[in-house]
Amino acid sequence: MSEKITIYDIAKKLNITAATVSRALNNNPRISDTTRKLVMETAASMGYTQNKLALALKSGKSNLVGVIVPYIDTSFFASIIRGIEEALHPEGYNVIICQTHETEAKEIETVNTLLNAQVDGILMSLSKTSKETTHFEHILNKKIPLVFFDRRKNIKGVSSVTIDDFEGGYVATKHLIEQGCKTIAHLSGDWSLEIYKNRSEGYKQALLDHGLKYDEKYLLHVKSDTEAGKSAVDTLMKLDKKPDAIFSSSDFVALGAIQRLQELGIKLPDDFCVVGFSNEPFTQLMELSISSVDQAPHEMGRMAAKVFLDQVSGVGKVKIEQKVELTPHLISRKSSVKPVAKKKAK
Amino acid sequence: MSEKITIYDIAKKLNITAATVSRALNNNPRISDTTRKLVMETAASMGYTQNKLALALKSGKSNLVGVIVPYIDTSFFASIIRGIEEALHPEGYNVIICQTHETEAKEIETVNTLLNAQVDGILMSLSKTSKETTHFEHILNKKIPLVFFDRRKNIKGVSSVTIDDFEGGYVATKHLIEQGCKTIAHLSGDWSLEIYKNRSEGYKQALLDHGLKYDEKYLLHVKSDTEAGKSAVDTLMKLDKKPDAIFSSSDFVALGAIQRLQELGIKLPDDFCVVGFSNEPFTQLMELSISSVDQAPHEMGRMAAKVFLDQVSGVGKVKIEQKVELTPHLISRKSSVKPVAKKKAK
DNA sequence: TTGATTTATGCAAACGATTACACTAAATAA
DNA sequence: TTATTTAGTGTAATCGTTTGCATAAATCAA
Repeated sequence: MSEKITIYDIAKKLNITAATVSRALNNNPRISDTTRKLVMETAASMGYTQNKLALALKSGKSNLVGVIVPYIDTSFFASIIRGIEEALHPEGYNVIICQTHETEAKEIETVNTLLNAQVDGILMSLSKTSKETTHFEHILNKKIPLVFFDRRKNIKGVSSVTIDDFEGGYVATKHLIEQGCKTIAHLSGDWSLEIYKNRSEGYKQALLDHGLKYDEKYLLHVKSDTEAGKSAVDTLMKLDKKPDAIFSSSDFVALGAIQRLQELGIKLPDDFCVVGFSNEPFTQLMELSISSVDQAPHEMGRMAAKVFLDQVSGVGKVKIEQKVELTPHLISRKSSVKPVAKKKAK
Repeated sequence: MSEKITIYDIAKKLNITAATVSRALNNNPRISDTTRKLVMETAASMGYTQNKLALALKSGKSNLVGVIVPYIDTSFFASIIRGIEEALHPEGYNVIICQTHETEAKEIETVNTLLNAQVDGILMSLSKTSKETTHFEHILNKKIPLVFFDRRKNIKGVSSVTIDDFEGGYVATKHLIEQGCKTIAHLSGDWSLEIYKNRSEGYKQALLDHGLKYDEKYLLHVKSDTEAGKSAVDTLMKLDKKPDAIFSSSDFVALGAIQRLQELGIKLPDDFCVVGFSNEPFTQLMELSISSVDQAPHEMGRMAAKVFLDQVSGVGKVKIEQKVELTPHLISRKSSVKPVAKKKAK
């Protein structure tokens, strides 16, 4: 019945031109009230919908924004995407989602696909293996705003929204110190990603600021899963002086560590404290709820969207290079709050 | 430097027409090898990228697919979206994500936005409050494939991919019976969503098939969060004959129930068994891991994408109305496997 | 040499909307 | 009455590609 009604169909029915229809629909003042009303009504009755593609082609603005993440179904990135979508939708943008599967090849391919699709901007989080930068130059050459979130690369003219990972590592470690822990181990990730390196530096600084020694024996680089957490505990427990706390850059690693510690009969939080990172949904659901550093992903997504919007609405097209850094918050839970220290907590 | 190179720019540089350039790039046989090579090379060197928008306008095919979910950041829907993206991306489609926030108003608005964007198809899961159907007719009027996943409405000509919720409820309940449970309560959701109703019917049938009584006293309709699970347990424990098992249509409710049961000093799984639904990530991470019915969301997403692809590539445009029903699988874990019955499990 | 066929390319319309410019008729000013 | 403004609408170009048709040059057959 309706199937693809255009302004020409409306024009033909009313014996006027498409131009008039267009102007009537767009509230152009040079149209008589009677014609406007007539057009509006027949448009509605015929089931007309504007073809945004034609508009996009004409105006050079597609109202599409590309979002690139490693995987969409990890809680952290899913929350970010939700934040982005919720900030962009009211402004009339649609969000195209792409996954890199943590590979550079897919990242490059995906960027090109989005450029072909004429997106008005690209918001992305780097994949772990990303080394190349020419695909970013492609984006910049086309004068399309590029915004990094969480995992960024330092490129001139590119904005980014991250959390202060140094601060996150610092407060987590400081919290453990305040609980009375003396030998705090740290489970980090691959330092080729800035985020892990920064968290580690926050850890180190917190130790030094509070008169504790920084010893690389207690720093392990591990993968981000529970198995890695378990074997990390095994490694740590072979040391001459065993640690009495762990700050992990990943909640999954923290969970694995806790499970192994409990298997070994170690009492948490009395004899050992653990703090994770990311505030994954499961951390608060465990019987022994896990302390973690919240990254406010929803807020990060909204912020990334806002930075993009600032960029495109920039009066006089001043390309502002914004580097936004959100403040992470420690959520202390059972895994790290000792009974005796409870009054000091929070 | 490069900024929006079109085939005209290439044509001008080579003193040929845009038509020739277009044909050369598309491997049209009526172009000499020398010209083709020349065009290819200059296109590459000038950094040309095809404008899919222009192509979409001309061809009437945008290669965009809209995906509508209540929230993108729930594990279930995020996994489905991942599946959809992974199946559609290789076929040259981009995926636009929209959220309804479980409201009908946003659902309608979103459908219209996607129709404006000229998507080639819409894959969606209904929002809980959805009653209207005119927006679905809009979609069908434009001859655009519509595929429901998980939460569907029975509309003629519309395909759907769901799991067999009846079967899911049946196997979960049957499993509890096999564990020796005699009085099995059931925590369901709002029956205006087919999925909850079907799970409940599977529950009922399993009871009857195994000679147990179906008693509505043991059926509670609750919201999908841990609090609801806790108060449901409180309600159940006031009954004359207390239940010795719960089949919950939601993992969160199951978790809340377990927490309250443990607070009451009831031993799981020895004295009480619980099975949830959805196989949320946290269920396997708990100390007392929770049995749950897996819905294979990733597979569901891939399947929904496949049904869409079948629809558009349908030879002779036979509009096949596919109703795909995936089989759910019970994952039995600690919360429902009694020591004595362990040999029977699996 | 001439006509028929093939090969490579150009021309122009089309997709649907917007918009600068032109035009007509009516209203107003002189 | 005549000139000038104004309101309302039409004409046509534009965005970047694709593609049916026309055309020119080159090849081939006789």
